Order: sequence, then C-alpha cells, then structure tokens
Amino acid sequence: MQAEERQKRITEHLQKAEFSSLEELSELVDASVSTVRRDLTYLESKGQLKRTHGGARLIQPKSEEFIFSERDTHEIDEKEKIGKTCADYIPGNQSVIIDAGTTAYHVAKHLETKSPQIITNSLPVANLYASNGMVEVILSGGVIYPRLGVLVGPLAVESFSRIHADIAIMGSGGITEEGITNSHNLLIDIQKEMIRAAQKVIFCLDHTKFGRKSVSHLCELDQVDTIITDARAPQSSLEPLRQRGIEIIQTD
Amino acid sequence: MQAEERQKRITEHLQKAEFSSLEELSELVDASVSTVRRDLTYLESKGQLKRTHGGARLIQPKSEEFIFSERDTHEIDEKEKIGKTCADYIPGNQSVIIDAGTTAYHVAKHLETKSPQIITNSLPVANLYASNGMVEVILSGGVIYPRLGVLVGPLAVESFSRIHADIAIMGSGGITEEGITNSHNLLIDIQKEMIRAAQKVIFCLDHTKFGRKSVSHLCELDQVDTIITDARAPQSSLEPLRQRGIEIIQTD
DNA sequence: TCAAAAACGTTCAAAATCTATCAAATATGC
DNA sequence: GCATATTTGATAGATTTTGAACGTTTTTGA
Repeated sequence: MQAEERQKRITEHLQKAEFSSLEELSELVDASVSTVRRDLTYLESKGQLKRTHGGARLIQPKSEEFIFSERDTHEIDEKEKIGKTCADYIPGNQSVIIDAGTTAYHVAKHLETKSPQIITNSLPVANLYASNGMVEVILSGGVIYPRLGVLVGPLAVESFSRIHADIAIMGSGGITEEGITNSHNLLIDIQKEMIRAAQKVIFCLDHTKFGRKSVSHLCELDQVDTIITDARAPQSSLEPLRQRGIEIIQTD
Repeated sequence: MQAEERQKRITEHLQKAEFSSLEELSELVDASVSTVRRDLTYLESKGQLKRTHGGARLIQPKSEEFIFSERDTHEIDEKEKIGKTCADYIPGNQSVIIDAGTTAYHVAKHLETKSPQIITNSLPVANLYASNGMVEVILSGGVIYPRLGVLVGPLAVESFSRIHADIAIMGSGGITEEGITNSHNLLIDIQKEMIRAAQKVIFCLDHTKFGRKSVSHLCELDQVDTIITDARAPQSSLEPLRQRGIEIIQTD
C-alpha cells in the first residue's frame, strides 16, 4: 500500500472512531507500528490529528476550544487584570453588551457590584449570573456553537439588531492601524451588530493583540471609543491610536 | 484504551450522572482505581470536574444549580423514568422543542443518542449539550429568570413564534378534564407558542399532576397528542383522556 | 468521642510506548 | 542494469504510564 493511501485510511478511520491505538491502526493499514508512528507524526504536523500516547485522536475542526481553555491558560493574569480594570471603569446601572470570548468573560466576572443589565450571546457569561438575581441578564437567541458556548446564527444577529445599550465590551483577535480583526467569521456579524447597538464601544485587548491581523475585518478604528490593555502593550502601537482620539487605559 | 479516551469517557459519564464513584469509573473505563484517580486529578486541574471523597462530580451540578421549584425536587425517580421513557419514544433526527422545567430536563438528558435538534428556552438544558457537538441546540433569546434559568419575555416568545418543530416536550403544573394549567404566568405565553410551533405535542406529567389545577390555563386537551406518566398515575384520570384520543404511555 | 472502614497521596517496579538509529527492502534516476 | 535515494521494519535505550503496596488522612457509625 502506498504511503498516501495509508494516511488517508488512518484519517478516515479516525473520523469514525475518534480514538485509535497504534496496534489497531497498524493492523488496519497492514504496516508495522514504526510506519504508522511515522505517519501519525506527519499527519500531526499537517494538523490532521493529534498524537497521544499509544495512538492518536481526532481533532474536530470545531474544536476551537482553545479560546476558552487553552489560550485562556496563557495570558490569564493579564486578562484577569484587564477584566478588573474594565469593570472598575464602567459606571453603575448601565446596560452592557458583553461579547463572547475569554477577555469579555473576565470583565463580566467583576461586574456584579455595578448592578448592570447584561446583554450577551455568551453562555458562560449567562451562567455566571443565571442564579444570581442581582444582575439582570438578557441572552440573545441562537444556535450554540459547540465547546465555545457562544450563540451564533441569524437569531443571534437579529437579537442584537433590535436593541440598544449604553456600553459594549468587546474582544478580538487583533488590532492594527487598519482596523480590528477577528478569527471567527460566524462571530463577526454579531459583533458588528453589538458595536452598532452600543453608544460606547470598549475593546479589551491584551498586549499580544497589537499589530496582529486575524482572518476577517471587524470594524474601523474610529468606531472604537476605548481600549483597555495590559502594561506590556507596546507604546509604539498605542501612540497612533491615541492620536486618533481613542482613549487608552493600561493596567499597572 | 488511551488516556485521553478514558478521560473523555469519564467527563461524558459525569455529564449524565452528575456524580460518580471511583469504583464505578474504574469499571467504566476498564482501568485501575489508581489510574482513574490520576485522571480525576488531571481533569480537576483543567476545571472539567470537581473531585470529591470517593469520586467526582460535575463542576456545575447542572440541574441542581437551578432551583426549578420546591415540589419539583420530589418525585425525582419518577421523573427520571419518565424522562427515559419519553426519550425512547422519540424517533431519531427530529427537531424537538424542550420546555423549561425539571421533567422536560430529564427527557433532554436522555436524548443524546437520538441526535436531535433541540430548541429550548431552558438554560440547564442548553448547558447539557453546550460542549457536546453531537447535539445541535438552539436557544431562544430572552431575559434570564433568576434561579430558574429560564429565558422569558418578549424575545423568548418571539423566538418560538417564528419556528416550527416536529415535537414539543412539555411539562406543566396540573391536568384536569378542563385542560392543562401551569403556575408561572411568564411561562405560559412561551409554552403556548411552543405548542403552536410543534407538529406533535407530548406532555410529561408525573402522577401528582392529575386532577390538579394550577393558576393559569395553558391549553385544551385536544391540543395534546401524547401524555407520558409514571406507573402510579390513577387509571380513573387516564381513561377519560384515552377516550379523547390522547395516547397515554406509562413507565413500568 | 473513638475505632473501624474507606479513601487518599506517595512511592516503586513492571509494562507499554516513545525516539533514535540502522540495515534491509523498495523505488527512483540515469 | 546499476548506483543512489527513500521507505520500511526491527532493535535498543530512554521515557511515560500503569497498577499495586503502604502509611496517612478522612469519613462513618456505634
């Protein structure tokens, strides 16, 4: 059997089985475990699957769970600080749109004392205050995007198209002088409506986001009122933003 | 079995069981308790679950976090059985509206294998499958009714007014020959839309609901296709319903 | 309150798996 | 056809994972 055919069979088998051992795959493609090992290493480098001890695992294309667990574990201190700073900055008794994503989630965590009205499409944010009673939460409708707990689709877009709010707290994948970008196309339509609906737009961006471009364009810089970031954000990136009239707040 | 597969099975099992002992898990994944212990320690560090003495539980005991109502915490066994029976009764690949409330929640718990499309205004139900990927969940919008985790208000009503579904799985406070009644006025408008939207209407009612009248009128009996109840339901109440052409299914 | 029982964390050796390497087998180019 | 390059399967030593043992801590029930 050709190498390519072997690899094709392996990925196909994983699509069905989700997990598989070296033994099993070796038998399936009628090759030695050494060969299968090599195939798996190669396929992993191409992002087709994830090697595990003793075998391999399927990576679902939807498994963008990194936003809420993996990526979250990196800059967690910074995000926590940004969340606190942003929450402190927000006046009481406002209606606040909270974007889906880790950064905005950390803001939501600190909002309780401001007795806001929260409007969101994030299931984790909704769960934060679902049994609280002190904070009124409006959840947009939509289809649940698996593993992220974000509500997406036309129902979500429409929910935001019909409301107004004092503040929108947003996150994104990157910011350059050409505007703000984000990675998930599904989210962009919703985020655009959020920005439209809010009187004041606040972006929470940790220092890794500056100068970075993500897949899709979300909005121009003149739609942004305030950016909240951490101390490690490069001044060279911040200064041009200030000159455009954007308020910049840095954590200490 | 691979380590990751084991861990996935453990978390999946906990999603359903909410709590599980080491013994039980060890048997489930066919590994020693030592290994399961290690898995649990790891999964706890990732925030997937909470270790307890003797086992582990869900980090958010999803049904317990929301206090549905006091009387609902009784009859748990019956509701569990009704949930299983109802889930078994439903064909695969249907679009299913799930009412808010404990009884319908128990049905939702058993629906995974039917790969349904779930449409609901219940946050606990949404959380059940939020990280699943196998089950598509559409959540209506709305204001979160505190402590119940139910989405209510015009946004919720409107969400259901614009959709259609194969089946609606409903619960209520009481049923008499004069119709079905429920206690929460806020819910009734939504439930009416649910019933309208569905081709087939199934009510899950434990035996305490028969002959009982709640505050507000929800619907007439001729709008009901099927009733699923437990073995203790009084035959004297069931017979008139059968004569009206309603299908009655009892658990054993 | 106290003692028995259950469960916990730690440690350790065995088993399984990994990486690196190398010779044989196969394919490729001239 | 022959020399060379690539792929394959096997082996050896390092690494990781596993299951069991043991002393300690927590829970249970009288």
